[in-house]
Amino acid sequence: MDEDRGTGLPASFEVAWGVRDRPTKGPKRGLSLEQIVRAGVTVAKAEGVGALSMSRVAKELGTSAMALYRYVASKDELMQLIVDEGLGEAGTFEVGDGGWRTELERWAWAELDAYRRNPWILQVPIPGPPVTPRNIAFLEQGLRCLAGTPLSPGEKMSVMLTLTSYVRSWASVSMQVNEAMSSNGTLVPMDRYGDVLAAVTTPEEFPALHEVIAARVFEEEEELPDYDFVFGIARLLDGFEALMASRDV
Amino acid sequence: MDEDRGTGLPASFEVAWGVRDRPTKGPKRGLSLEQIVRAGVTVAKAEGVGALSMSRVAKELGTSAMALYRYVASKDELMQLIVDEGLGEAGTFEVGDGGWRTELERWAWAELDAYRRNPWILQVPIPGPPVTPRNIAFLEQGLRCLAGTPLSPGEKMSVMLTLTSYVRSWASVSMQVNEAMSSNGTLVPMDRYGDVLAAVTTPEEFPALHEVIAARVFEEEEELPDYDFVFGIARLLDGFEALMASRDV
DNA sequence: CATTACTGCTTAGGGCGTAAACAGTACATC
DNA sequence: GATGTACTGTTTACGCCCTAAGCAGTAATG
Repeated sequence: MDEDRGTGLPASFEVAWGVRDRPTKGPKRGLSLEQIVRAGVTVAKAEGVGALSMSRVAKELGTSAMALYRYVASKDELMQLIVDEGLGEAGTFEVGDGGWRTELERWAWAELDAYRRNPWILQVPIPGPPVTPRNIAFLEQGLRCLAGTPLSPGEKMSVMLTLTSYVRSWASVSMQVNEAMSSNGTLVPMDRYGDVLAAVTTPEEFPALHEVIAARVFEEEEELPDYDFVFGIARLLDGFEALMASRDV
Repeated sequence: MDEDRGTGLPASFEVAWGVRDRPTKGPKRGLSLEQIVRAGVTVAKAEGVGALSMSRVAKELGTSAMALYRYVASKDELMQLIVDEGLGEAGTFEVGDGGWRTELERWAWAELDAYRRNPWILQVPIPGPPVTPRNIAFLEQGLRCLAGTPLSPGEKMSVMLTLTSYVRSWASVSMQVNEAMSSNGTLVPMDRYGDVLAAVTTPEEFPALHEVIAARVFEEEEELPDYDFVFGIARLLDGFEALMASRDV
């Protein structure tokens, strides 16, 4: 279960990538990494990421918690794999031939869609640069959107970085707002948010805030409109476009 | 330690806001909420957010873990207050009179600066809309940047949302990259990242990715340049500007 | 058949958050 | 000043968590 010199990745990740042949000796395995990971996704979907524990996942499979450690070196490893599986669940994105701009926008939408289907993903902290299969496959697709453009490889990566992190953070914010509106699990339900802020601040010290409160912005019953998302994406794409224009005069 | 009908917030938050008078009865308190929160920040800075536990914070203050529960209802509450304190540490941002665009850019920089000084903040999950003092004070400053603009209150909030989430996500990404480059704590150090990806994918299936790998993009020794940050911010500001233009024809 | 590598399991240890019960303290009231 | 009362910090205890260690069973290898 430790690192394999070959790739530098944990063994479980190699299995997930399909690189690594099962040892031939001992008894047949009662489980598979994929089963375990999928069980984890099931638990996360049903009970939230907070309920994800080794014992909980094991219970889902009818085995003991320690059995999982024959497939995964630590809980953190398993978590990463679970997130990767959840991300991939949204269906595989395939680049079309609509030009980089429309394709890249589709790509951003695909990521948002994945978060919408599995919002719990957003609660799992990212430990570092992506190394899991679905994640990298998605990156590949994004890079392909930029194939015909005059950007340097480094610039392409910057574009990917900027775009995914925008999507992720927007998804995260909109998820929180939605939760606050359904008022389960949040400290302050959305329809009371304005009152709370008003109770704790003064119009003298917080004039700009009170202006917003007075306009009852927080009492609207709508979710964050997709328009805001598209708007931000479009602005970023504008920026990329300008960058390209400066490259291939 | 429960909710006070007055504000709808937990008692500890009310104390943090300065709204709530100490009960006059019992023995003098040996601690203060501020002390506790600051001790938490100290621990987080020194040993990371993972080391933050009730006992650890208590030890820092020379008391028992349970003593903290006289000031805070749960660990989650304390965490939020610790994050708020860490955010405020960056120094208070004050709006100047440089026009909304330059002021808003300064505002974004101030947030980034706060994350740079206390990167651990980025690892604490956000439980919902902000309700803590420094956070709201910072929001107030941001709203003031937009004071003279023709945006509606709702639009102003959207701008705030878009901008902060961009800053946060960019900070988060750049922090991860930096960590991966110093290669402590990360699964895959940055200078091996390209090799790892190459070992686990094929150029046939991942052509676009291999192009980036071949360009040795991941082996550069530089951190993400501030230029990329400014660039993204500028694009978003462009977008806001266009929105304003459409409002006050 | 004996060896060997691998399986899943049970047990146990240390850490966590926090509920409950307790002895001591300082103000409010008499 | 005595008493009651509300509040203090502490100790103890429970349940949950991750996971190291040791164990009996299994299937391929020699």
